Amino acid sequence: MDSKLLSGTLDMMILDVVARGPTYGYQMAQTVLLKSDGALELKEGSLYPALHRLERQGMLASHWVDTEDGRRRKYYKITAAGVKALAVKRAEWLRFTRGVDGALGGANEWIVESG
Amino acid sequence: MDSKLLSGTLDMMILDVVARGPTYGYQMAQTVLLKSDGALELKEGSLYPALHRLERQGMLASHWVDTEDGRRRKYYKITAAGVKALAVKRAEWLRFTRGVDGALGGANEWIVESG
DNA sequence: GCTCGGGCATAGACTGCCTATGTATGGAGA
DNA sequence: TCTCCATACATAGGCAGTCTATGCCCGAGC
Repeated sequence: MDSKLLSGTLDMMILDVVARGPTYGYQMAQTVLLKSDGALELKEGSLYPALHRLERQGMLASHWVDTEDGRRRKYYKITAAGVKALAVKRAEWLRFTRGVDGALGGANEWIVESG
Repeated sequence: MDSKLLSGTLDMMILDVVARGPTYGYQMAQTVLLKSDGALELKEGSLYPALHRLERQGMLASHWVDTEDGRRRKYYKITAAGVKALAVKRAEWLRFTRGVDGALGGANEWIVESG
């Protein structure tokens, strides 16, 4: 997959996943991989910097959790600002994909006769 | 609009527009702007380097045309390699958008979960 | 002892879009 | 005449973001 496609949607997807309930980095990647049917693989080198960035921007909040088996996880939850930003990003994404589909003509081109 | 969204789709859109008939840079931008309903604005600083890149890669071929009103245009037409690459890029785009929509869950998901 | 899966993190490379600026023509308006 | 704007192409430098590669720690299995 062209990795450049991910650019600009990563933050939105992270926010969206976290918006459904607190989770941690590794699990987010697994969730997205599963739900995208294997199409989207969030690499660590992209995911963790993005999480730090979103937290720095006040979109996410985190806290460490020590598990029983000696591991530690950094759980994230979305903030009010994050919810707001997510809505904006989803709207942008919708507008963008519609724009691309419109520019490409796409399979719907023959529906144009509306008058 | 988040400019990063455009990343990775620019080449595809250029190839697609040119695939419908020879055209030139400025007109491509106008076409895409119109067909995307104002959502996608191909800036000169992105468009022209992309055209040069695609030509260098053998996806497009160009020739200069002098117009009657003293202006000159560089018309592009798509090559066989360009057609092939376009098909690949469109498939990637489709897979990617489906992946994102899947990862986002879609509009129905939280209705189900709340029940 | 070594490898593997889970879990987080960073540095540096690489890529690519955008802003700003430049060239040039020709028509509209002050 | 002079300026502004639209048409038309082009490039340099800035900036942002993803990936590769690597590192750390823990526990389980061979």
